[in-house]
Amino acid sequence: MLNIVRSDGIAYLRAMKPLFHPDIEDVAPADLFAALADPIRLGILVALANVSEVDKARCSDFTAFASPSLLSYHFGKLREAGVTRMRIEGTSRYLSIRREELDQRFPGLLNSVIETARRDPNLPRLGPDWPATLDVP
Amino acid sequence: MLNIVRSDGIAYLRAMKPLFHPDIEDVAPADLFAALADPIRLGILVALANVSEVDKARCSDFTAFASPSLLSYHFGKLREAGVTRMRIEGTSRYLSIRREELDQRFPGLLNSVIETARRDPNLPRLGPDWPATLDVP
DNA sequence: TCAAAATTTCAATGATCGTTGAATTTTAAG
DNA sequence: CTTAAAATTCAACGATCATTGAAATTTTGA
Repeated sequence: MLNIVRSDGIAYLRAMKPLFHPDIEDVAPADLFAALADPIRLGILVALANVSEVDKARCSDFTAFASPSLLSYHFGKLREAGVTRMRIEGTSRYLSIRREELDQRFPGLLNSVIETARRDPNLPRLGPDWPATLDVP
Repeated sequence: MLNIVRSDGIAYLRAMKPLFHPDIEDVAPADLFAALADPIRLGILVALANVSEVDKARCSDFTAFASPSLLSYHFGKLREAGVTRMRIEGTSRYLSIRREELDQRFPGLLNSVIETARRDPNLPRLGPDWPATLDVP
């Protein structure tokens, strides 16, 4: 619990709630497809599919796709539908696809979805220089 | 063109417009997933997947899923998204999945979608006696 | 302690969605 | 011609969606 004093003088307690990730067994197919029914979210999915889980896909890597607040909205949709996992590290958040879990629950589906999205020329994309190979001397 | 006289006395001309089916190349992945993002539509898809195209899946076979007008709405969604084809025969309409076209455009996707939906225990279903073997003496 | 960076939250808006029930259309059959 | 059967269309409704922009939150670092 944190003791918060807002700029307007109001003080209150707030719990640091961890990010919600649904149990993969609770993910219904219709809800999964709803999460995939948006070009921005498909663009994010394709980008994430192109990096390994140890590579770091940071939220701010997608600033070219939409405004920060809209991105946050779409990240939430993907996460709450069980598609992605998000972990916090300092002020940044990193994304990855919940591959093993999704493959176990919906065999073959994720791969064909990604292949389908990858071929869509109208989705937003990150440059071929992404992810950047950073300061690893 | 038909000369129509409505019950309220208004007369007008109307063209019999054929059912709209999008060119499969115009179907965007995000729109396809939107069409799949509903339990009733997934239930319809699974049922259609269980019958060959020569078998006749009639619209009214799905009355257990929803009211006629709601069914009509969902049939329209599937058709306009390029998932199903509808043909008129007398007062009835028959449905089938656009299998070859979808498989050619989105290889592997349809099968994994159907497999995924088939395993969902919460989708509406038709009895195991469907399609009925009818008056074929 | 202060300020900047990364991200979320909130309120508002217009669009679309799923649903209902009544009215309409279309075809076939008596 | 009248009626019945099959299905669609239409208007209405509350719910959710995608989007915007301003405000708030959380962490790091000066």
